[in-house]
Amino acid sequence: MFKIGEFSKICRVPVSALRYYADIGLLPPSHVDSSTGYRYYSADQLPRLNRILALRDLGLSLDQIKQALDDHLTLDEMRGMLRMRQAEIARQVEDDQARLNRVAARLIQIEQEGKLMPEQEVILKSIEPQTVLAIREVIAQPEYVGTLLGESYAALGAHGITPAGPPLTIYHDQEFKPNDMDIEVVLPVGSQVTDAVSLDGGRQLTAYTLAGINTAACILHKGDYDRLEVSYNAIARWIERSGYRVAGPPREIYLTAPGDPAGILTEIQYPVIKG
Amino acid sequence: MFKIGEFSKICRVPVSALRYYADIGLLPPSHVDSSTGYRYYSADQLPRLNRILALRDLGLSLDQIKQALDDHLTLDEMRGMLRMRQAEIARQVEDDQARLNRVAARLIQIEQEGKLMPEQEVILKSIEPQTVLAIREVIAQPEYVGTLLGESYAALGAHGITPAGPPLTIYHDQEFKPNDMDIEVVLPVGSQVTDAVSLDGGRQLTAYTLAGINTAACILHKGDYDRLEVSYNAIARWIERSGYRVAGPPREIYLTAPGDPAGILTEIQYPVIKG
DNA sequence: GTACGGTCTCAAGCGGCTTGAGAGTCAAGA
DNA sequence: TCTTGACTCTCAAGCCGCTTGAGACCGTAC
Repeated sequence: MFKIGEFSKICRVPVSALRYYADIGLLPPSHVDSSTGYRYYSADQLPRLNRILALRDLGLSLDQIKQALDDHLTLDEMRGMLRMRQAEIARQVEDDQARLNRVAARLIQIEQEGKLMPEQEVILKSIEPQTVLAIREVIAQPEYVGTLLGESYAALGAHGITPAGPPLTIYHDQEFKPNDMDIEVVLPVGSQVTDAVSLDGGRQLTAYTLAGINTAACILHKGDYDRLEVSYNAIARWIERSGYRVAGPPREIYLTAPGDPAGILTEIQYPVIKG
Repeated sequence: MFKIGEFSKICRVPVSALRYYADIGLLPPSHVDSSTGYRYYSADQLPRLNRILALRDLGLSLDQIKQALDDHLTLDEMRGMLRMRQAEIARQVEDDQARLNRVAARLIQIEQEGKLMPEQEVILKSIEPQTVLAIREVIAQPEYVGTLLGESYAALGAHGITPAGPPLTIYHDQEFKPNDMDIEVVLPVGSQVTDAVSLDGGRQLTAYTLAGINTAACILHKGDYDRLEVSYNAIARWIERSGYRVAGPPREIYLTAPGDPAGILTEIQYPVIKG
């Protein structure tokens, strides 16, 4: 039996962490002196601790680790868990590499400070009502919008319906939140379409008439989505200066087909009223 | 002027985050109604906010961002900051990739569960006192040990001193801590060496006689350092079973030259006494 | 006995928000 | 003018995986 300090040295884990693991029941000492409260650890606990450290190193939460160890999960479950983590880490590596690129881009941008992109013009339009197939969902990750759009298009094709215009999304949230965004994916179709179209998992595209917008402040965004803020800024500046104010959820219209080499065109539409 | 909810939608930042940024003075609203406490934001604040988001995305802390923006740092400083982050992120990508490999290794290990490495034997030895050149430091990162060892060897070479044995480290901490480890890097030399040897930065290798160890429990570790726990476990089990107890800081002796293809050999020595 | 160092418990702190309770404010419709 | 209902406010606590610190007790060597 080792006192906590010795055990700390042996297993290369800080005393504070060992106490914490004891507190949360992840690694209770093999013996606790009931009069002094001293924790005593046995070498037999090292295998468990090493498994804890290994799993922690892989990025699992202590809760997950506790469950994994206490439920004696099967090799298969363990494999599944690790493979999931593998995928997550791989994704993070990608993210980080993208971040690296953004840092590099930012560096270049700093070099040529001042040379801003020419700002697009904001124009006022009236948007007509239109017959659409649409699905509204609360999604966990913003990127899922793309998937949803793809699914919807596929379903349209499978039913032999041709879109009557470029797809759009409506952002229904009262405020922005990165998780659980309340969005609607909308595909304009001919007015003869009246039946819902099913997607996977019991979801479906409903057919209805999307209301028009009396006055919409619109801007055309040229280029990648990750520069979309620039156009949102421009439109916000315009709204503020013009004496209008926002009167409903904004829409994004995706004007170019995916993969179009000529560059991406997106229109942002904000319902506004004088006020 | 926009109310916080509108502004949130425009800039795609949660209301709660905007309030937080206001609280910490990172992005005070352009106007706060003194009777109601309502925050009002102007489109003119978007550039600042975007800069905040960009820097946050790069992984800077809000504190750093605040300083960066309020001190109007020069392009050069900005460049320096970004390049540092670039290096950090690159390092993290490497870490994550190493982690991926470890997950993979763990998966393989699970496949052949049960086939443990043969455990090395623990033996008792008496270690003689020896003349050494050594430096004791509190280091921030464990990896720095390697650097320190390299530096020390180079200094030895520059003074024409030949080592009298393999180098070792002594872990002086009473308990393990990942940062600020108190370690001593030790190079055995001939007894004629009595003068200190200077390193960079005013540090020096001091010459002295390293005390021997009456009884040391020793184990030979074959293989990578990241499997060192296995041997530490073995030695702990041995100590516990044998009725000895730890009587001083452990040493690691690096028996193979760096880059030796035959595999790494490391000896762990724990001073012990009956008790 | 008396240092001195190890251990204990309990509470707070870190970062970057999020969540919730409870109360006040605003704008549109009746 | 009043009532909704949506929006906003403040303040406190929670998240994770520990770390740090205060103040008190414990154990061993001289």
